[in-house]
Amino acid sequence: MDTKIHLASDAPCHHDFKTNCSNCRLNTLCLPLSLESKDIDALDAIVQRSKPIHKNEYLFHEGDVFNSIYAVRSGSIKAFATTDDGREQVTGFYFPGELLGMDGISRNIHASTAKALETSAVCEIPFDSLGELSAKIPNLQRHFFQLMSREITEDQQLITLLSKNSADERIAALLLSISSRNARRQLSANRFRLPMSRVDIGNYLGLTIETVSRVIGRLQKKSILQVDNKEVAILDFDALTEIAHTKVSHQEAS
Amino acid sequence: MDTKIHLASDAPCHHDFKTNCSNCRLNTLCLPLSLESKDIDALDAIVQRSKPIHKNEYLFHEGDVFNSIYAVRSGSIKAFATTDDGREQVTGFYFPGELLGMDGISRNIHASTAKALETSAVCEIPFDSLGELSAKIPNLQRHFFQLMSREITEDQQLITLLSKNSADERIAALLLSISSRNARRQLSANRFRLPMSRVDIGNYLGLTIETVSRVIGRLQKKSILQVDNKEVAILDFDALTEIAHTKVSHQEAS
DNA sequence: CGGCTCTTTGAATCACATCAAGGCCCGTGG
DNA sequence: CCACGGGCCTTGATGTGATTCAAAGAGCCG
Repeated sequence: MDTKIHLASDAPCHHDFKTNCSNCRLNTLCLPLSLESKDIDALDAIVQRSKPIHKNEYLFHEGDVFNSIYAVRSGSIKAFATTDDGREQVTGFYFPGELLGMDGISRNIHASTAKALETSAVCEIPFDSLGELSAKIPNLQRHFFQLMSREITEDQQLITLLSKNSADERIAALLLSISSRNARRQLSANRFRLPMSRVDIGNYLGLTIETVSRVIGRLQKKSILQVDNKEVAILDFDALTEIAHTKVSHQEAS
Repeated sequence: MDTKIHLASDAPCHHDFKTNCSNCRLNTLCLPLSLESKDIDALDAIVQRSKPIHKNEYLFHEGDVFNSIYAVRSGSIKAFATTDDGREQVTGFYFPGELLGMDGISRNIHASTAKALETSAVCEIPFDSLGELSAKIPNLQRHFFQLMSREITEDQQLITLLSKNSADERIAALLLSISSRNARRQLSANRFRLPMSRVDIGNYLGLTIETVSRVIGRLQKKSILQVDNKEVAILDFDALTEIAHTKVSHQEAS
């Protein structure tokens, strides 16, 4: 989409303008990292960059045959499972540089549905090819194990949050998590736009939308936040951290 | 233990009676499975079988340097994280044939503590060696990816349980989970002993011990369960399944 | 403008937590 | 053998944070 200008050139060099793993500015967040350039090229060769998906479009559905995992390049994705009575349990929000779909590996069937919260670009990484490549590139294998393990520790942090923390603490922890993930991408840690609705927040944190709304209202009244619909400004970072006394340490891949 | 009779033989073949991966009766539950015998031997060579650990002893602590994952051979283990205010969040109970410790891979530091609920035997599997071996044996790599993925889906089921289900539903789901894991090991699905205390159950399900106790009492009054301290008999399996309407499908590795 | 969906706010209710007491089991020691 | 103490579990009375129900405001689009 943002490469259309170059089509004027008649040389067969439109390839130069394509995104690839080595020029991707997220490549230290996503899979590569500490790979030699020939290894990055090998990885690049298996990664498929499809056209952007629009808000409310699906990347995969629960029950679909599992073939690939996905890396978010831009935008944001929510993953959720549907309970038998039709309610959504959001299992994660995924931002650029983050990987999703690893819950499909165990049964070769996706265990959750992934839906775009806004127009987003993703890299599709066929899992079989990734496995083969991992066997040849020890660093890649290790890194992928680490990414799966990170998903596990993050799920366990969410378990603790749901099990032990009040509504205020849960909301504070989520805001801080989004903030720190923004910072990791060199974006503002204090001002950002929430891509998800209040319903999604509720379905992630195990709260109703009314409670979400009330907590946010409360935090505004205390001048900790300033919220205008989806736009959030964190006015008092320390106070927010204090409320979310739960440590939301954001581990980096080694 | 059940091989002692054979010691009468005077041939220098006491090795034959040592536990190893190929004669382990759990080997379809744990790592191997569909490996050729030379591959099982290679795996066997890196697995360390230490002496049994006793009730309340630790396998590893949160914060310890991560070196190995562990497979339970007998007994049972609980894994938990400690919140900053000192409370325990139990993240899982592990029975024979199940693997734990994978949350330590991402940062090379254990993210949880593992403690024996009763006298237990475990296999220690050094992770570096497992990685190297995985690179050589595609089936092993795939199987290990699947095991990690299973941990993710199970954590996500717990997230849903905590977020969406009542105390009664949570307890019913846990009992059914233990029941089906017993069945997988050819044990009774209807009568078993809970190795964990009410406190542990509460810390796993996000409930207080009083609530756990009340729910169990209620289920007894309805003649769905018969409970004598830690001994549980499921009298009405269908009713229990009905209460835990959450599907606790127990996926098997393909 | 009207008709959506999403969000906010208030009042009533409920499920679970908290507080408090008592029971049971088991080991230890007189 | 019984008495005592300490875990662990159960049961009841009371409190409370979050849900539920209800209604109205705010943003968005045809």
